Amino acid sequence: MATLKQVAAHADVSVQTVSNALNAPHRLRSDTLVRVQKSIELLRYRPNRNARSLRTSAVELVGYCVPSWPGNKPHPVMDQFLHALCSAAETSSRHILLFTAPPGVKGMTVYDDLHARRLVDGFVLSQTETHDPRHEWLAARDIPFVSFGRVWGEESQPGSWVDVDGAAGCAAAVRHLHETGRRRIGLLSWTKSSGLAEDRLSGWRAACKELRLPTGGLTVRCRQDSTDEGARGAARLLDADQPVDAIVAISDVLALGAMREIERRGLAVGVDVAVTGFDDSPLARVVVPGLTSVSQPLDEIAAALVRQLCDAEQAPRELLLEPGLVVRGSSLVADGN
Amino acid sequence: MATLKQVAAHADVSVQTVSNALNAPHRLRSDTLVRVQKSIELLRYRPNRNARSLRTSAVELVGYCVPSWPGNKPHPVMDQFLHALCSAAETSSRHILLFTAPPGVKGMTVYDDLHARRLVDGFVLSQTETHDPRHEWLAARDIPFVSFGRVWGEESQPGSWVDVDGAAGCAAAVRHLHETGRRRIGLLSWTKSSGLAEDRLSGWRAACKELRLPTGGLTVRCRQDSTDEGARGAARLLDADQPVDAIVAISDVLALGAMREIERRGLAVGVDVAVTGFDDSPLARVVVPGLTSVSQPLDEIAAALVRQLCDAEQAPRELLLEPGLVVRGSSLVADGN
DNA sequence: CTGAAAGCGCTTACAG
DNA sequence: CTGAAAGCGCTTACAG
Repeated sequence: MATLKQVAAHADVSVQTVSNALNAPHRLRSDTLVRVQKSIELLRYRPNRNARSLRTSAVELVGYCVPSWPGNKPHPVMDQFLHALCSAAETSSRHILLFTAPPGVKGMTVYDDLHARRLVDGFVLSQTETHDPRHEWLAARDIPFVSFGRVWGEESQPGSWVDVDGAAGCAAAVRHLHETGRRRIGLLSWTKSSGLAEDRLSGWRAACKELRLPTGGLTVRCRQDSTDEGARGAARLLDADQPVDAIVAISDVLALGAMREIERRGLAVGVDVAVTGFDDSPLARVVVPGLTSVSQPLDEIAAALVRQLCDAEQAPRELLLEPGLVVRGSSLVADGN
Repeated sequence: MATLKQVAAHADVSVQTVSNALNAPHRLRSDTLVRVQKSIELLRYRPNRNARSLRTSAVELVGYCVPSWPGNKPHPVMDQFLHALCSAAETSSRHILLFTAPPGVKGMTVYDDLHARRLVDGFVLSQTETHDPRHEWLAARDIPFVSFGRVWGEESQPGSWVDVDGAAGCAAAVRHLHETGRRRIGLLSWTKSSGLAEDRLSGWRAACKELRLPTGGLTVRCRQDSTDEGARGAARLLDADQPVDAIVAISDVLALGAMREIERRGLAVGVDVAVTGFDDSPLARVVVPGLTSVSQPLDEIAAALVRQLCDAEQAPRELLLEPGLVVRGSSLVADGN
């Protein structure tokens, strides 16, 4: 493996001129530059990143804790986000370093260690939870980080974040359902009061009010994010005195449960009762009929996060992105119009 | 951030004694060791990994190319594998560095660059394809790597590999179906002759022969790995003069298509016709009835790969692991027995 | 525009 | 058992 010294000897210049040829080419006379570049090419020289990092104390590596859901449940859009994050990092000549850590404050020693030993320059946080303690912990220690998702605290959140406007997403779902003829739209949410759930619920409520649709008694809170719970919740909405003709679920998994319950009753999803989900996970594409779902702009999110982390001055400290709505068979036009 | 020098000064020893306290504690007199450890603790010292790597020329980072399927299709078990790989690496005090690369030989400059610049010590390859060119390319350049999956060449494969016995997996599925009363078991495979597909098919055929079950005309080759193709393939198996009473699919996606087609015909999956898949992806758990599926021991695979890469001498160069079979509602006992 | 010097923070033989 | 020296391969001021 060629070193700077060898290239310098070959091109008959000093090592530092070779270094300049790489990092500040404008400083060289053009003929020198060409000569050095030829030597670099010939010797297939590639700068040793460790030496560089030791000198500059920047490793150009971003730590990312690989999500692990309780009960081994997969993150709905993990691979898509990871791919987006990886690509975004590479456009800033960074790479992603993966690690595992226990949830909550307990895991912070891992973050600290990774940073202190200079394995990473900073972190991208995801799976942000309501009152997530990681943000404050990192900010207090001046460890660089950015967050996908908000902590939903009362005060302003430490550090930069990017998030998707969940309220807008659910509002879009409601508007779409209204346009396709639905008039009684239930909401399937989670029980534990999470900022995420409340955000999405608020969008549903606001859109219903705006369209003069009913909201009273149309909210069901599921105990967990499972198809069984989704089915149970849907059953309650369908058993009401005035049954719903559409269900907005705040996750794809709840939506799938709702679809199952609708079918179990001999009703047709998308015809008798429409359903929408959230996340546009792989599941949404694979079921029949396909599940209409709010989709997060993951590429945009990843790019914004990397920008916040790497060009902190240039990027907005807080960024709320509009989600899209992917319409599939689960929300056809009502009454065959 | 404390350095070795500062710790040395604090403990009143030389830097190299501190280094030894960390890397070869047995060389120190116990009272010196204790004193040094106290200083380390007090100054919250953590060795700078870049300096260490520069000196030892080992970065303890393993490169892994994040899978990207054509058409943005998610890898069925990507998050599970990645989590397993990350954990396995950490038990050997390594970490995973993620990167993207074009498929085939075209992407090899990325691998080469990553290795030459010493961002990684070596690679874990997955998504191994039939006649995958990467293995030979890396071996020819003495770049360390291990492979999840075989290249299915005629000659012995360059480098170490770990794989799952697909034939055994499909054979297990056949045996399970036979035990639950199925007697005419079709196979849903892929069209393009891939080693993977042929391997799984061979297991199905062998088990059928062993159990004196028919195999003639019971193989359908789908053009791609999609539910639509799976449904079409299943239709052919169900339309035959002697229809099948069970379908072994070599992927979960094909199996899902088969389930859909069976239901479309008013038949009950798991009762009238049983179905099994391959991979035990998240999809298998979420559909109704649940999909019986061959499951790969991802933790074991990941651990074996890391062992091969990091303790090449200790680990077997080639390792074929037995998959499991997760039985769910799609393969209930036939005829309500 | 180019080069000699110092130094980033470690580890590795080697003396003592 | 402990320490003085050299060096891993770069970059960063600073002279010339």
